[in-house]
Amino acid sequence: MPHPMSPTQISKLQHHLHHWYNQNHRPMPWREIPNPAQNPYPIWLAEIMLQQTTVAAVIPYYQRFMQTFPTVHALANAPLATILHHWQGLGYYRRAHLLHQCAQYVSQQLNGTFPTTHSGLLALPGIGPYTASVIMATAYNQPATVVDGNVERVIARLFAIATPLPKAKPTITKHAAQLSCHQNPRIHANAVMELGATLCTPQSPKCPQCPISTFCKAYKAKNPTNYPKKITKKTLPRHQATAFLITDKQGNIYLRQRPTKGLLASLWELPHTGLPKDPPTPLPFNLTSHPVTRSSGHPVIQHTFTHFHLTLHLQTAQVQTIPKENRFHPQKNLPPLSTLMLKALKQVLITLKKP
DNA sequence: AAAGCGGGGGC
DNA sequence: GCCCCAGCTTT
Repeated sequence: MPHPMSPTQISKLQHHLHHWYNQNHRPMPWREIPNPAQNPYPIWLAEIMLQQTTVAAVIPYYQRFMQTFPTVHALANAPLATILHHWQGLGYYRRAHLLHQCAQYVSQQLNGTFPTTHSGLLALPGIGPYTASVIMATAYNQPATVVDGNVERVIARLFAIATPLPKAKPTITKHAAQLSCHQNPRIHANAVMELGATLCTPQSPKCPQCPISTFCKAYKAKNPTNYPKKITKKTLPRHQATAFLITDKQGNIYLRQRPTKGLLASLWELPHTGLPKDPPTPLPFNLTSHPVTRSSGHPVIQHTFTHFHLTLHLQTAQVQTIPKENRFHPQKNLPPLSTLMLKALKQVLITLKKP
């Protein structure tokens, strides 16, 4: 495939882009750590958190993790439950499990030293092609082609790529590789992503401020938001379930732990009638759910997961004794919970207070 | 190759 | 409401 840009043009594009990045990039805590090549731990941690997650959502979690687990050894030696607790609300909880596994491997098998090659990084739990490349470029300042959602969009617009994703991924990767910069891999990788995140955005790209708009085919055609093209997705199915707030007279509540695989792996939850694909789990205390009725007065939580919408109806019940392993107090010792269950708990505790 | 996996923010 | 996000693992 002949590349539409000459080496001279590529060099100019890189210069404009890198200059823009140096003047305009947002400060990010993991970029300010000195000697990332000697200690890639902060960048690795941040990159795992940044998988399918925006910078703004990650920053507070990153700060708390670095405070609590300053080294890979501290993370490796922490109980999984502690890590899940700190991860609570960030989503994609499998990442927290893989983070722990990776930290234990690096701490125990590699004496705390992360691999310095792409293939070495790729072999670690939770690190795929993208994360291995971004660590090579931004921690070690080594040439690597980084293609995330931002880069896909920038490249698709720059070359007006008509093929829809994900089929266009190999072509996009090829173009991204030919634009990449062996003189300054760290700045280049960060700059393309920063451009996609701040100017070359999905909805309203700020082309007048863009340092490389003069090279951009989509800008020339005045239709940047036509790219990247994508296959249209199906509408999400809707499901309903009923959850129970079971209390005793001391104000304890009944929680149970989910399986270690699948949706919301190993997080705790109020007992409920079952989410899609959940293995059937009996309700404790021979509880039965009322027939689901509209506007019957009980609290209702709306929540959306990746693959379905959920309407969660809430009921309450009081029992004499909650088994020790299921007994928790909302103000004292809650285990790691999903955002859905935090919402439900919050809502139903408010309702109980009002007589 | 496709499916499974959260949550939040922009519009 | 719909779309997107510094993707990886499993099947």
